[in-house]
Amino acid sequence: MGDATQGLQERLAMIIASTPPGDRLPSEPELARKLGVSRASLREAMRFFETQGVIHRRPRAGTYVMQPPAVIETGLEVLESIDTLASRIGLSVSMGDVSIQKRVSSPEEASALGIQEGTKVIDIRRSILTQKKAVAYLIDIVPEGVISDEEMRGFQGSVLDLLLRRGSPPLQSSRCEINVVQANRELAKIFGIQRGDGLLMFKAWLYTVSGQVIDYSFSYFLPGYFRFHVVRRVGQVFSPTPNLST
Amino acid sequence: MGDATQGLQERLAMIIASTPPGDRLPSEPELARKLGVSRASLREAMRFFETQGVIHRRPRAGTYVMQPPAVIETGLEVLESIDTLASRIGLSVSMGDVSIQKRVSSPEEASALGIQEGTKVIDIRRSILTQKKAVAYLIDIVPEGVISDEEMRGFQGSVLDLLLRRGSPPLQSSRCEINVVQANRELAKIFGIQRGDGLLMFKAWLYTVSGQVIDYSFSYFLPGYFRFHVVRRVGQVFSPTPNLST
DNA sequence: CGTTTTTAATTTGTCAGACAATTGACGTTT
DNA sequence: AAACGTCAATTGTCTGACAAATTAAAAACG
Repeated sequence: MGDATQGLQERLAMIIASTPPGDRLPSEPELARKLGVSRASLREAMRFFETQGVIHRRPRAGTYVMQPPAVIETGLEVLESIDTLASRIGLSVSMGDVSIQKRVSSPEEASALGIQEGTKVIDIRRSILTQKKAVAYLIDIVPEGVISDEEMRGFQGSVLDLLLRRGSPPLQSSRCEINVVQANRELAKIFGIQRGDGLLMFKAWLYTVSGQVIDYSFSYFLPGYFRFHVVRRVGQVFSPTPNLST
Repeated sequence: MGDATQGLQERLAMIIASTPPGDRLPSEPELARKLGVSRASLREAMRFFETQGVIHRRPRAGTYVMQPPAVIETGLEVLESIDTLASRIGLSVSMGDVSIQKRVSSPEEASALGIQEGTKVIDIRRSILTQKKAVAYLIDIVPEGVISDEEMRGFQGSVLDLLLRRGSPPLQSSRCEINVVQANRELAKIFGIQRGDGLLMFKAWLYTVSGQVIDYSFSYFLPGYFRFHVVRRVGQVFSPTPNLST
């Protein structure tokens, strides 16, 4: 994307975020004037958010901010922290040792986060315990600067919850890849299992509304303790229902 | 989206699909001329595909078609058969041995399908091969009568595709549970792996629009060959400005 | 002839201005 | 009060243009 595009998307994201869901955005000429760009460039940026389902454009009527889903579904469709999930499915959990360190990013991490290789990142690792037994192990990689030193010191729960509570930058969605990995020595020790035993792994990219990855995470789950499910619709995805609040 | 936009995106998608990955697309003026639209409209459509990660635009160098991942990748939001998925991404898979038998249902199956215990069910098992190596093993349990003997004889692909093609009863959605299991002797033999090795497992209930479970299935996947992902939406209203009206 | 430098064409990013078609609010009429 | 016509507003689309950097061709040089 272009140089100015990044900034434009970010500023447009803020305007969208500060518009109550269901409300109409200012007209395109007005927005373009306010953002200091041409209407063509603005429309391209808006197409980005339209593709993501954040806004809905109705010809000759205006552009509306989409209403986020009203009901909280159980399952993977809605992003929630493991802590929230665990307590909801009746697991009384506690947090094991937390490891927080600032270090330079690996090439893979830099690529995932869309940052320069070698830029510093914050590496947060923690385990989730139930009855003194680890059932989940979570690794969060966030670019330096996203979380301040003060926030890091007072860190108690999940990175996601911290970002949600803080409210900025506004979060959009998480792309979560599902996989199975064999426990290496480190993971086997953490979970108290044999090396090579299967673990459920989620690799996730957390996106802000401006399309930037703000958190790159690995979550390992001991089989049997969590039950993730997803509702898969039959048919095509295209043409999402407007779902506008009047 | 506009009237012509849908058609434009479709035609542009065909051009992108027919361009070898890694190759450069024709320049924007040329594409616009070929598609009979203005450059501005073309660029909006291209932004759509850029958002989806299908193409990559490099300023002053050209627009390139992204290399699709080598592994089978699909979002879980939409239900489709492994066969359809494979053909859609151009992967050559074949079907291994198919086992179809009619037998009485187990208590668990009867409960899942909402039928009387002991009612007969059809048990369909098959493996998916790529280069003579099993990468998936699928078990479908459907109530007797859902699939006729004739349909069973001519069975070639997936149960889901059969039901979709038939059109009746109309299908609604599938609830899919994600888990990790250790390969037992049977699965280890099928996949050519060690007993105890981890396998990704989907346990799914396929619902008709009338809410009845028409298919209860177990799908086992060899790690590394499939990449399932799901987009998780942030479940929190992101409106920093409280909506004081209403 | 091979290598390096210069030049020109190419390509995306962006802008300004314009027109069409339809909507939705407003005023008017019945 | 309800139905109707009017008109400003809004998105969709088009044309034409320029800037900046890349890329390939051409030219210069040894």
